[in-house]
Amino acid sequence: MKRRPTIMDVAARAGVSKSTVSLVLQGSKQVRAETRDLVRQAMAELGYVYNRAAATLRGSSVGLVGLVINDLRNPFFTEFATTLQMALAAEGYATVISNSDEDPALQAKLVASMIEHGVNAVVISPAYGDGPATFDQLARAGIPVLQVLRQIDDRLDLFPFSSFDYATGSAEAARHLIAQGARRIAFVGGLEGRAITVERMSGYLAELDRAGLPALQVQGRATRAFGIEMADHLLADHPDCDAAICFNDLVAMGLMAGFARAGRQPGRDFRLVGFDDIEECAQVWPQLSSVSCDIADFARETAGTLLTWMKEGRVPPPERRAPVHLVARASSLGETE
Amino acid sequence: MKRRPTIMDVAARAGVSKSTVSLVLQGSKQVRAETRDLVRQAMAELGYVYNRAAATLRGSSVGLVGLVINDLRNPFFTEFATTLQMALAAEGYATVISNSDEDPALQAKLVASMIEHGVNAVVISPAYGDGPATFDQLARAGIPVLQVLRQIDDRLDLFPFSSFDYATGSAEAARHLIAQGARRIAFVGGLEGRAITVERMSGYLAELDRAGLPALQVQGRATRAFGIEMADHLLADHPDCDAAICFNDLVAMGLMAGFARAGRQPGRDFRLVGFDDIEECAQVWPQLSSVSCDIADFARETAGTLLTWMKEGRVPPPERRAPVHLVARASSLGETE
DNA sequence: ATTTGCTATTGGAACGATCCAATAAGCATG
DNA sequence: CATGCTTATTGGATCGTTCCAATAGCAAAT
Repeated sequence: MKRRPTIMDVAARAGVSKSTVSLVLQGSKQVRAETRDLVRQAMAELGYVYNRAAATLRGSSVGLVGLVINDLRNPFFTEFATTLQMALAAEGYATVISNSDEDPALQAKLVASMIEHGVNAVVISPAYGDGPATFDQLARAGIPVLQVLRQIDDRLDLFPFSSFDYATGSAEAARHLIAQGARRIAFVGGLEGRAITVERMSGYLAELDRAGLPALQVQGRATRAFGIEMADHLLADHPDCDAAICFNDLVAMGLMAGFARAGRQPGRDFRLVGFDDIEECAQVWPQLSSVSCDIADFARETAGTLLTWMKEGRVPPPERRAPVHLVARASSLGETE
Repeated sequence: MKRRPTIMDVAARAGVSKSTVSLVLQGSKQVRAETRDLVRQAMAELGYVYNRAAATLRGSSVGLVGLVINDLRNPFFTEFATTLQMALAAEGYATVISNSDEDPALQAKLVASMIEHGVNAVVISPAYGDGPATFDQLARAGIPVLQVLRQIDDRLDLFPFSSFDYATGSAEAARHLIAQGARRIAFVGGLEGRAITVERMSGYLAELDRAGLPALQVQGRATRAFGIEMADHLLADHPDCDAAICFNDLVAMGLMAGFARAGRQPGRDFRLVGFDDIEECAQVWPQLSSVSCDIADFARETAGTLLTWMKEGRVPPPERRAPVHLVARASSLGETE
């Protein structure tokens, strides 16, 4: 059980100096090809592994990006996280994925740990009710920070925000439902007072207003369980309700399950549109209509933005909105087959 | 834009030596309380952040655990990852979650990157068809490595394996279906020849054999999409098939959607049992019966095992099987309400 | 033959913590 | 008042890289 070999050991074995080994490590084309191969071979023979801690200490980049997600169990975020990780890996950056589980205190700890580890940048979809702890730390760290999918901190110059154009999406959904003949359309889910709820609802409210239809809002957590509960609530208290736009697909799936239990089938008896268009939408029956946010594409763009910021120092614009579009499927169309 | 303060700066400000600051950092109770507070205050005033790279270089632990998951999009694994991360965070370890996406080459890269970053241990649910690259690296690194949920490498002394007692679970499921009156029971999903497929199928095969019933296996990927396909296949080619055990819940959900599309309802016309018991099982309609693998509990146990290995050097037994149990719900019971 | 201009290589000084051995301070004891 | 003992504090060496300035080797130009 001996210690790991260092560049000194490699240098000794290859019969060169440690500086040369270092140059080989960073792929400098200043070293002669045969010297390079000699060094490479020595490394292989010794089973050399690069010590990033030492390199970092001396001042070079860690090659680490921190990703903090408020709810990694939500497939929408999982997709975002995994896609971002792959896009960054392709450029040689490792991504530390972590889940704050909607807990601001845990989130602050995670961020502190990331900063200690010297991450080069952070991408964060923040938990609510944060207080400034998390973002103040990030500001002090002086590294690129991208705020995605949720805007919690207002300092958009420090923490540029990017998300989807939800308002337009919900307007499109509302117009679609009206065109399908729905007259009493509910908006289900999304916690009250939160920016994203307001956004996702605003297009719906505007379109209903324009069509002279009454709005019906039921706010709450963005989970399947809430959707199931609300199905009972709508059936009991709003029997005339003939359509719904849900805050996200999970709520919509819950609503669908709740309706099915009562023998009502979306598409036939009721028109339903979700939000996010997760993969599952096309894999349930009836298939769920949804406002599609191409999250994989969004993740790749986020990676690109971050890379140019890190490498070229080009700060992205303070706010960006990716377009969304409605994918109409059986759950909101007249026919179920 | 000045550089981060170091312990030297803190020491100067507090009027002590850097050694004292270092002692305060590691919470040594050897320093006088007032000195400690003085140092703490200086840190706060300067906005000092601990430089882990420097500490690591000198030889102390990085406080990092690497987690490599073959398919992080699968909610079963997501739950495992997030729970493990929280359990380790409670003990002061940061967890690097990463997704190999079932790609052995990417997996080897991720592991290499983790080792470079000096992780103290690795937990891995390996991709298939690995070749030895990944595990050879891990063996050389000489750190604790736990192989979970999938056994790919045979060196169980180096990479202790822990998983669930799937065989018993599928036997229980098969007995349950037989007791419910099913006579033509299929096993759907799971890629051919893989250890986990063999295991999850073995209990089913044994019970059917014991009951003198014919087996019917349809192997394939463990996805919703495959489940949907197989619904059509079963309906067309095996109309007498009256029940199924699925390789996992995703396949079962797909099967359910496929059956629903054809107007057949699990519970009423068909008996269905999934595997894993993900949260969603209780949130679809009809609710899905499933062999419950308490993955959160498993994750916490894994964290515990790993911590004692890292801190006390106690190597866990080469193989461990966590118990599973059938949760019977509407999809496999006579009544759907 | 000397100078110039390259390219390829090298020693040494950082980087910011930890940890050991040494020292200083305080205090009771003989 | 010297001695030992404990407790609190400190300087210096060290970890494995990177990077700078210096140097060696060598061909072309003067």
